[in-house]
Amino acid sequence: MSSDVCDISIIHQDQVDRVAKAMASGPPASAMADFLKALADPTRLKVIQALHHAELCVCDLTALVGISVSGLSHQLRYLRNKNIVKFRKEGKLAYYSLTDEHI
Amino acid sequence: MSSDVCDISIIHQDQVDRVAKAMASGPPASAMADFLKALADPTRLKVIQALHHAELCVCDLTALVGISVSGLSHQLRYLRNKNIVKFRKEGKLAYYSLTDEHI
DNA sequence: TGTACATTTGCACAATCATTCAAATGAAAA
DNA sequence: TTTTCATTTGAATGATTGTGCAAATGTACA
Repeated sequence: MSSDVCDISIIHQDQVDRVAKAMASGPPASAMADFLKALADPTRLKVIQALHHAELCVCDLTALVGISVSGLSHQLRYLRNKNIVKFRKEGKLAYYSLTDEHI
Repeated sequence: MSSDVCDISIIHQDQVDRVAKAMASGPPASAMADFLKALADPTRLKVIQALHHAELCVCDLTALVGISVSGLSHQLRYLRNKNIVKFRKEGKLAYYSLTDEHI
């Protein structure tokens, strides 16, 4: 009722095979986890929630999120690189909004 | 067109107030982020995906996730503490399953 | 031109975290 | 009882990360 693979004994080979096949057919867990990581932080989540309600400049976001301006800017770059938010520049101000509204 | 609060100048007071109110009515971002953190890791996400298909013992999960037994056990405890998975003991084996199937 | 201001960036640091190794626990089989 | 095996736990570690400070960038206004 068990076989050896790489020093670990698989107790229920049939189930493992079935589940492994099912998992392989879906999207890779690493990519999903990477995306979820963008949401799994209070600051970034607040930014996303706020932008869900309105297009906002960095200064406004600072007040809503409760963090230093530079700290926020770092997180905005992070979200930009993941294509979760986009921004538009108007004079001295940068207005941020969600790339995809349904999140 | 601006006022000072804690050394940060709020450019669009009206928008900030409106969004702040909207955000306050929803669930706290910190709690949501904390829950999302449980999913934002390849190992834990694989565990959850696997358990979505079947109830599995630690040994089986090890084969599916590709991690050491003790490493997996640590993550299982993490998920247990967050009430995302539950387990049932049968002899020497521990069978894990999802607490709430719809994730 | 120079000043003022919003935003970004580089650096540094403290804290968190995912992982492994070795030892401990607990339960069945010999 | 002793042995075997699945699982858990504790300690240690390397890596990642969220944040603030200070300096740089860029734009508008005097």
